[in-house]
Amino acid sequence: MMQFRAPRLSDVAERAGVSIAVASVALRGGSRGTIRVGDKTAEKVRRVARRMQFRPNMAAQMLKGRKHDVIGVMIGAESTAANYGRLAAIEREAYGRGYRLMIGQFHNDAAHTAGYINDFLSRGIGALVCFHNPLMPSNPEVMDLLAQTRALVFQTVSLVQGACCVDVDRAAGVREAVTYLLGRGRRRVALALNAAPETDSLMEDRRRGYLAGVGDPDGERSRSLIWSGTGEFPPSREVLDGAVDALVVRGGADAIVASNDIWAVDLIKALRRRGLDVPGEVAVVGFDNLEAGALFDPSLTTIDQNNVDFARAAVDLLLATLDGKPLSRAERTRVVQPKLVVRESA
Amino acid sequence: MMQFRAPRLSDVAERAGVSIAVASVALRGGSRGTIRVGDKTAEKVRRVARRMQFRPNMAAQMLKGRKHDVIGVMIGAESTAANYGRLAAIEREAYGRGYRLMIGQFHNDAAHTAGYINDFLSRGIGALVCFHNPLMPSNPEVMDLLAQTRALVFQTVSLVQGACCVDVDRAAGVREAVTYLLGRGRRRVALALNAAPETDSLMEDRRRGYLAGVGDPDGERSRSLIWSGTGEFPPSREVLDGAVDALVVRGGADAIVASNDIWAVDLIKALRRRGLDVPGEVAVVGFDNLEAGALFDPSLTTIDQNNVDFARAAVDLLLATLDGKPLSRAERTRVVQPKLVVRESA
DNA sequence: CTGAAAGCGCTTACAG
DNA sequence: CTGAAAGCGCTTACAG
Repeated sequence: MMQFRAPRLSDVAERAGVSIAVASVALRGGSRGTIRVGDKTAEKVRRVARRMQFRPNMAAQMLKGRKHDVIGVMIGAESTAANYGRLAAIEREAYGRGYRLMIGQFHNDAAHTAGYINDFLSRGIGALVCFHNPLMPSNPEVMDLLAQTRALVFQTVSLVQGACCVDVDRAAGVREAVTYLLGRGRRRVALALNAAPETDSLMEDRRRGYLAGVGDPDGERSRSLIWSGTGEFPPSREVLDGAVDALVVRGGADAIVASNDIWAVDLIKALRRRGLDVPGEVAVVGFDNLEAGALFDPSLTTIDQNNVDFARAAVDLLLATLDGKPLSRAERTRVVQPKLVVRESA
Repeated sequence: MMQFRAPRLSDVAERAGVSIAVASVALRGGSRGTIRVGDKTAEKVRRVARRMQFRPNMAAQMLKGRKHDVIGVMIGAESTAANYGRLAAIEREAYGRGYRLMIGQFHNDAAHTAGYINDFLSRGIGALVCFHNPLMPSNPEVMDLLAQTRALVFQTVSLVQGACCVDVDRAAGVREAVTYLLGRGRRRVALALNAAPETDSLMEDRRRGYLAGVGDPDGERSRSLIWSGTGEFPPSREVLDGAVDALVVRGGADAIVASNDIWAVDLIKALRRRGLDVPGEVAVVGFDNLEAGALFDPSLTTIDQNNVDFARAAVDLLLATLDGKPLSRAERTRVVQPKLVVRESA
């Protein structure tokens, strides 16, 4: 905690008995411009720098045009553990490529959110990942600021013209779950959506994957096996009981794929209230693979969003854009394949 | 995504028809040094700056001695949702005080961890919060670097001479849980520790709170109601069954306070395996208040670590230290009061 | 290799 | 208020 003046490059140069220019070049290895530093000189400079605990002043390097190695991440202030899991994955990926993460939050107040993005831009942070809820109302000022970042990646859907986007193939995930359930001998696999697919594209993706899985492309046969709520989240007890009535009691389902893990867990409770055994009488599959999934009783079979691939794709897109690589419309979107995680509930 | 040259202060000054010095002062309000800017002039400069979307270059401001408004947070690479919840709380608190967060991770490799801290220091980030596992082996190089940060806050226990620390009053939390259980008519409240209190001070804290709660200061009467594991985490089925045998079957407990939520959930499963109803025959209380706590069946009564107060205390200490305020030994440690969250399991 | 110098974009005394 | 200048700590041409 001692207060001391940080050593400067000129201090190192002086002690090493070389010019500032040579010290600068020696510390970053190789040769720059017309300056070529011999091995023994370079080694000496580095030794002195180490002994003095020299750390280059990044503000000065920045001012001279050093490329910025910080990625900004904007996450919703109301974010749940699921988003932080994704954040951690991005940290790992960014770290591996020599990048740091600075986090910001979308606050309810657009002015505050704008303040954050302005702050990033002021720092010269040109790369931003937005954990932006696709259903969140978008403020024009915020959108304008986002459009000014050099590299921008959204999750699920891009909200800015020309920006990149990483999405999870929800349809494939649900399809995999359905196929798995049928392969395990379930005869009537149902789908519980927390909102109507007609108005919520994330739900429509699940419906599409479901219909592909049960081999009913036009959805004629599956009508009684697809239930959708009104978007209320988390669902009330009445809504859950209603879903169980519709799908299991009346629809005869012996398996349910839920919109997410919370729905899955709540459906399991509702099934038990009806005296139904999980997974004996009805299997349940979630979506998200929450960290707590393994702790539930029964532990949750679920679709993992594959944060590792998500992070890799997001950082790939960011760095490609920063490099100035021109990306086609198709290249700007990356789709990550989720993976079924089998536990006890199905 | 347009590539453009960011406007500089001199551009703003030129367009507004004032000197650079006046522009600089006008944008930051009031008057600095000998320069005093009139209201109408200041307003004009600000208007021009806004129209040009001027954003001061922070690297340049930094170089001129602007105080840094970034707090670094080091978290374990193996961090769970619990730590990220705390991180989010710190973000909120820091944001409210005009500070940003940059996150780094402790990696297994000490060299990598050192790289991160060096990076923070190089950026001039003098404030660091360390989510450092108190049982994690401490590398001398890492410790040395940590000691060089101007303001340093650890969780649970400080690992650096003179650094600050925010701790949660585990004893008070457990005591509150015990008191609550006794007040609800439980007669034999037990304590399940995942490691021996003799070797793990975090467990000893719980034991102390427990003994205070049951009014058995020297622990004579409670011997059969305290069980401790060998530190294995998460616990195996055999270990859990053993704990239930010891505390409930042989010890006659009708309530158990667990070391954390995961243990609590696993104990509930073990109790059920023995045919015991929770909370009917045995009540169970956790510790941590995991986000998923409300989803378990029965939902978990638990001790919340109070991240809001934790974050406030951590940022308080950081900013006080940055201000150069001399803190006494006592002032350097802040203890946060946890809160019992009552749900169904007890 | 050296040494002296320019310049990144600001802030801040300084003389008018 | 203005205008010119110094300087934060670097990097990088430039002339030897």
